Amino acid sequence: MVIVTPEQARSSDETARSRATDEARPPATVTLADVARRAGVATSTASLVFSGRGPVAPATAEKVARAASELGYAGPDPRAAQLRTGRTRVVGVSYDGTLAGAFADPYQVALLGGFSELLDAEGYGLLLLPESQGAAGLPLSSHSMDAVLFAMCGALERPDVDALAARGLPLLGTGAPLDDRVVQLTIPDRGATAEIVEHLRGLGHTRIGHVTMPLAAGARPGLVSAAEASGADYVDTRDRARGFLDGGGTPELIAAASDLTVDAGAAAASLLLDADQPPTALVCQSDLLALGAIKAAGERGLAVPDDLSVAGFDGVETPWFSGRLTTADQRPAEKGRELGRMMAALLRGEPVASGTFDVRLRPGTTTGPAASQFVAE
Amino acid sequence: MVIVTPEQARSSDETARSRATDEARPPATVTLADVARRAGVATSTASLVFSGRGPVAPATAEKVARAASELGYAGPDPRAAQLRTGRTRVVGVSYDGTLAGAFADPYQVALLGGFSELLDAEGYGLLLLPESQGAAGLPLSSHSMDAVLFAMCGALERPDVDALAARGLPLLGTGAPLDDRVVQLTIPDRGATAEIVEHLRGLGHTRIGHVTMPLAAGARPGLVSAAEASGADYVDTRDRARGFLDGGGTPELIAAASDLTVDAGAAAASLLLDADQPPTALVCQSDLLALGAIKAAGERGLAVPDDLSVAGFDGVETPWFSGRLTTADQRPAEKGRELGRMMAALLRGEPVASGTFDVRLRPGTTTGPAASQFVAE
DNA sequence: TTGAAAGCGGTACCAG
DNA sequence: CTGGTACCGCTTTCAA
Repeated sequence: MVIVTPEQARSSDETARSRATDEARPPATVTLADVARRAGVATSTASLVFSGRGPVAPATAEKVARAASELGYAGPDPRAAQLRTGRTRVVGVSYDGTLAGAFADPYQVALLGGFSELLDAEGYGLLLLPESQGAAGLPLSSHSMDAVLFAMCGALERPDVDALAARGLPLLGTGAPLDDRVVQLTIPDRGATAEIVEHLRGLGHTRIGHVTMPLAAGARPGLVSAAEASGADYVDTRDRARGFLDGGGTPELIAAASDLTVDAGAAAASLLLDADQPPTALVCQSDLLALGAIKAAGERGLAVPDDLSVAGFDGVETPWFSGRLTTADQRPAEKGRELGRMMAALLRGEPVASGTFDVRLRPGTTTGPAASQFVAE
Repeated sequence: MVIVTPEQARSSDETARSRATDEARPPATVTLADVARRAGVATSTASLVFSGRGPVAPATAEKVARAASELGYAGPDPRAAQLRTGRTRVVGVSYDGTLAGAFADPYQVALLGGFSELLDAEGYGLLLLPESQGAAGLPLSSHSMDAVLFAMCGALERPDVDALAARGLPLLGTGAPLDDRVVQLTIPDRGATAEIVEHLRGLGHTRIGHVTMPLAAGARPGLVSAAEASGADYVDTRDRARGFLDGGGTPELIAAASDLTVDAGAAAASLLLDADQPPTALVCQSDLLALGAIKAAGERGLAVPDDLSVAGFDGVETPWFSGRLTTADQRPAEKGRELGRMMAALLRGEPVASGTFDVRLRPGTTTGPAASQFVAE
């Protein structure tokens, strides 16, 4: 078992260095100036060598490179470069809640994957900023970054927006926080949900229940009224609930999940399935919640879609699920890429318009004709 | 549809500012010096007000706060603070491959969740650094951070380690890259896998197959020899393969998956199940791969565990799966937290020893007696 | 093609 | 408790 302390790491490093150099006391930390001195050139010239920007004679470049490797120079210190240039090559990604919570949802993972794909290509790193960061006392704006994406659809307001905007950082969101300074890529949550309900009504369903995402940070899960659901803090929860009502869902059959997981979906769906007059169809605000509903149905001996139709929202990959979930497909990876494109433009200083992203109703094998109408035998 | 450009955002901001200030030409970007000047105090004093470090008279603090809000000051610029203090409050998390690939595995997600939990509490943000970063031309070390976690178990070497170490950054890994300067938290991959095989042999299995994780970046998936598997580039793949052989697995029945997904597991398992003399048990190097194997078995009409026993590795939550997977549980969230604790100590400059993390064989409902021995009827 | 010098915006000494 | 002042390490004009 090896013990390594930063001190040891540094000192062993210095040993290696002093073997290569002939100076008596090499500086604790090698700077570009040290390299330039050793190479016999000006700091500015050495800088050009590393950035590859200006014209430098091959021989000079060679001298600098040799000096650098002799001194064990790690390259220009990014902190100094950032201060000087103002650019950090970092994009912040802000979440409501914890990372574990956010990434439990394949939708978020796919979205971030698509986003990252594009920003990687431009050499940006993603700085994850869970809500707890704020709780730790540090405002978001105390991290250095070139822009921020508000990723986990969520709260309408965020106190950090002021400070971030004051810094002149481009801000991008997917519906929240609601603020003029945040460029948005939204989806028609309301219309798409209404469309799902209509699809089910077209199949003959009349008692249609709704499983919502959490209504607000720390909100109590369980049965909720139509008014509570359509007044949710979280924009997407709210809009989908409104769409559910628009489409003709049953207002008495709404249950909120505690979080975006299969188990939470099963728990919320259970409340509806165990009602006196249970629904014959369930519209869930996310695919994971829908899979939970299907699980809950299974536990009650209900066949999907014969006894119960279930629809989701998002269009995530669920390779373990043998059916094809009826869902409102928002192609999360592609949406992430689109956000990446918008962000890249913003980073280049180009004007970017808020816009909407398409969602497509994708009928699968989990919705079918209402059972009570046609007795299958 | 609202158009917002960074320029507009800034100018509207300045409008707001000039409404509050009486100076004719406020500086384009407000600095601490501006605030101090307006408050009639020294910059150093203003600095103390924001950092809350030194003793400042309440009246003075009040003056500074007012000046700041009048000028629309966003708080000390993190870039400057970083250069001066040398601390960035950012921990890099390096992955082999893409983020989408890494986060497709619930094991990685849970691990990162646990890690983040601890570092959040200390006010650190996580900077995700997919491998593609390197491809974009920027070395890892061109980002400013206080330490780096090598998260996705992977390649034995990484060119970036030299530069990162030269910067004196604490480095933490879960087995890779293999380097004295990286503190490691490893698990007994080899022993744990051997234990699983022995468990199966105890159940009467004699033809035991193995589904491995990818052998190397860009390695060809499919049937592989025992030599290839036990010489894999990726340390964990390699060690688990060795354990498989140690425990008495069948050397001819090894297939490598193309990535860490259910579908890849199903594909690799299919190759083994379709062999002339198929295995009666499958030891998979990850839980996701195991679920894929179970899927492949189902497609062939094989019942688990009656016709085929399947074991996984990791111990992830799979709420959608109705059984309980037999697995080597490495409690990913807790492992992440332990890594967080080690990292926190490293960041405090404390010495941290490399160590091992426990893995427990957790028998579930997916392994049972070998079918050929006891004909159940 | 190279060198000199002026900051980027704070922080942390140290003197008063 | 407050002010003055050296830096942190690099990038970028501007001249030579």
